[in-house]
Amino acid sequence: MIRRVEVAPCYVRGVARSREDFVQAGVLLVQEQGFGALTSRSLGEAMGIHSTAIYRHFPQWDQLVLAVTDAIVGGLLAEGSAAIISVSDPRERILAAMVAVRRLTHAHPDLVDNLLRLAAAPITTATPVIDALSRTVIDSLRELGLRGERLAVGYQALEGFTVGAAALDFSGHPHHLENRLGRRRSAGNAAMLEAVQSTDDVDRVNETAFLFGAHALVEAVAASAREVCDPSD
Amino acid sequence: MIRRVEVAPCYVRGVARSREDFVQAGVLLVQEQGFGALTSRSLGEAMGIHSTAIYRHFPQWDQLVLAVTDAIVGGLLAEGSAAIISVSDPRERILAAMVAVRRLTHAHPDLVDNLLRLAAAPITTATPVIDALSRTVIDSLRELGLRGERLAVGYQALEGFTVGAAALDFSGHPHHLENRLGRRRSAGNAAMLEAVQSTDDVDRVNETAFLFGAHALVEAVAASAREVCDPSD
DNA sequence: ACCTGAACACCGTTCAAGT
DNA sequence: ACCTGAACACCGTTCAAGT
Repeated sequence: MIRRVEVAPCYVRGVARSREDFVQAGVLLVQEQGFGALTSRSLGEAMGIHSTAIYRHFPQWDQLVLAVTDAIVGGLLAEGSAAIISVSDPRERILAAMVAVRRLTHAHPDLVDNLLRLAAAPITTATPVIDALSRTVIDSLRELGLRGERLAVGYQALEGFTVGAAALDFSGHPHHLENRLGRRRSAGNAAMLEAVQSTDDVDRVNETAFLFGAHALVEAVAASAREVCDPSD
Repeated sequence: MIRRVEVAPCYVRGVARSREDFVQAGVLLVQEQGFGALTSRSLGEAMGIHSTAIYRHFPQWDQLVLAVTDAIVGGLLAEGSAAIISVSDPRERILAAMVAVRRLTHAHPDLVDNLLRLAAAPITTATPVIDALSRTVIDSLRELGLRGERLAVGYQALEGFTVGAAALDFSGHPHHLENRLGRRRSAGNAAMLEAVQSTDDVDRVNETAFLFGAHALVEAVAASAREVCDPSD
């Protein structure tokens, strides 16, 4: 019996695209026209191929969007990440990481929806940059003496505030500031309106509130490492 | 010259629908089949009318979705809101409001996206229940002695954490817990895995972290009312 | 293996036409 | 004034067919 050698058929017309090619083209498209323009048809056109060819590399469109999101996050954090790691004081290092995330949403407000999704995406979706950042924070918390349950709780509280508040601040872009100002006015809180009278005020208060909350939470988390367990528990 | 009296033409076939009718039908649809089923076609079918009739009452579909969201939020907060207001201690009252929001996202995880949108929606979209809740928190902060800038900053920090963390915790439902567990594992943080080994652990840590963060922020905000301005500023 | 092209089942939205 | 029904311009997705 003669063994037939199976030769894999080869596509000859042009070089085959990799996952990376699609992600790279997606990043370019988003940077030029925003996330709203990232559709299967427009990406195909931008790459000079048919839109349905994408499904050979990404079985679901959502996975491509998340990969593009992570790539953009990576690009924007790349410059700052070395600076974050080099901070010697663990508390300041954590704060630097938190501020970096907010700077991210400030630069790319339409990234907000995907950022929330990314935090709970299946592991099939690679997010190496975000994973590295969270590991930096976790290591810093260990440096502060946090272990086990308190480490997990402390990290979760910080992530919830950082990603959540950053997302909320820029949700509704580009009308988020004026709409929020309108809400503050219609709610009729005279006490609030003293400090918030323009969209610039809204923007400033948002940023101050983020820094205030970040400091408060880092201090509280650090303090939890020094707490002794209540024997009555 | 004879003045012709203009009589408004009257639609005779059946009673005209109001905005409320559409919202009410939308709430029912969401409660039975989830937010994913809330489309113009399905709502029209559920009401026994053509889908395009909706645009006579809501010029944009998004407005109907936000109105439905507020109605659902209202229904779920209705029971608890009286209890929140009746809390005598202002800090406990604020905490009760924060916990109420989290209970909301816990009961309706697919409401998360719209909740973020609602916070920055134009005032044309009515959100009376949410406005009332935020007013309760603001009044409580005033009771704690906060005024002007500090009031605005304190409120914003609390809202950012509450809505943001609640949204992040349930983003990706219904696979959010398993996916998050997978991420914790793949990130390879051995220190974290001591405390987080099952989806039940993830759920428990999320809730503990929310309560921890809420307490820490309320304390910090309350403390900011007693701080004296640094003369070196 | 990789890509094309037609086709499918949706979606929000518009608009002339009915009552 | 309110609703219908056809139509439009999209969207993600499938699948047989090409090379």
